[in-house]
Amino acid sequence: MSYDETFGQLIHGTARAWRQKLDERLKPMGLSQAKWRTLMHLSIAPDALTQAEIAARLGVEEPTVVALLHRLEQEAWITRTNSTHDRRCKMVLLGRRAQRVIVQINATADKLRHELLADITKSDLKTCMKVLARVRQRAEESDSDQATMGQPFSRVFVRRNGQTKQGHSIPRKSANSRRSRGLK
Amino acid sequence: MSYDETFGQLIHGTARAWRQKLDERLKPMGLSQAKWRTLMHLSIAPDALTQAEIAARLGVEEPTVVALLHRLEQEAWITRTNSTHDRRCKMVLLGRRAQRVIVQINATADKLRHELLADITKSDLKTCMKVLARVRQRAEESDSDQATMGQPFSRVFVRRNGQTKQGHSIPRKSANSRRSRGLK
DNA sequence: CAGAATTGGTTAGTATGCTAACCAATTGAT
DNA sequence: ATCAATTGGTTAGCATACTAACCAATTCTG
Repeated sequence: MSYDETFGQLIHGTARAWRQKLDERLKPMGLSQAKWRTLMHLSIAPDALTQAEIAARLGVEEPTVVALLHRLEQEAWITRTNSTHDRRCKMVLLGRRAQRVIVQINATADKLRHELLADITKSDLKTCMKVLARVRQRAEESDSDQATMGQPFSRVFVRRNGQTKQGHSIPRKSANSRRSRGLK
Repeated sequence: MSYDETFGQLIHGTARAWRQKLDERLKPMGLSQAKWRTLMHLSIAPDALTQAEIAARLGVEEPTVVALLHRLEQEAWITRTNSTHDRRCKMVLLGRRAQRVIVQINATADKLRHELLADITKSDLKTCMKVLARVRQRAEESDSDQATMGQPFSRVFVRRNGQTKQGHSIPRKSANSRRSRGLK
């Protein structure tokens, strides 16, 4: 009851409540938060994405994306085709079904966000986001990196150098995604 | 990020990063965040708890607790005994193993919290927690409660009539009461 | 008190996340 | 050019969460 809730518990509880609420709203459309986020990233991207790129943008591991895309493909939200340029890659594209409803879907998420943040002041919101971003950054640092304070390693950001001889944007290798493989 | 990250994404990312970090630290002790939280609530409580109470304190559903306690019991962290007063209930107690290390475990979580919040000012932290609590509260409200301004109840599928088009005699009672259980 | 409703707990099935281990293709170093 | 390392993707297995459906015990109601 009135034991004081830690920041960690509070973050988790809030995140879960948010997700639950969004899932509830998206359910009639046959979607969930994870699926919606994936479709949203695909709709934002100028080109088709590879699965590794999707994983980086969603901030999850590749095996998670495999399962997620599998479900999305089964439900005809997306299509996966082998890249002709790099036979390891699969290019992921929004299916027609998704293209038709993507706007509605985003509107639903936007509406929820506005509702949940309705009576939060701009200033408080800004402070809160600043804190969250800082905490996240801290939490994503590898413990052993404490020594290497000199090199800030940028998060998932894509530095868009661009071109490959092939058509598609070069997979940027997500800083953290392979971190697990090599180190740790 | 190039596209601007929404509050929802930020909360989720932060919560996930936090959980991952804690799990990483607790792993050598054979624990995870979910397990640690359960043990912590048990250690705080003056008496043994029932599974329903645990679910309420953790903020998760009962089936989740069933599985969680099952794993905790298998690993000898807790014991479950039938209550003599109410034969439906099972009282959950910390095992000796847990009692011995509970302090260490909490210390680990505390240390992580302090690390992650190290350079956040008291004031910012307070604001952030206030916002999170507010958002959580909003997200946990039932949609229909305030959307439908007129009648304070009458959720979707209430009886409305007696007949069901699918010849099955539906055991309406359990389904409905169950549902209303979840929606507070 | 008898029947209805509620409550504690379980099981089954699904979604979403993880790590570890692996294959196949590409890149890089020598 | 070749062999090692890296990278994209997959599978297997687990953890943690959910809902739906159910049983058994208790409580509420008429």
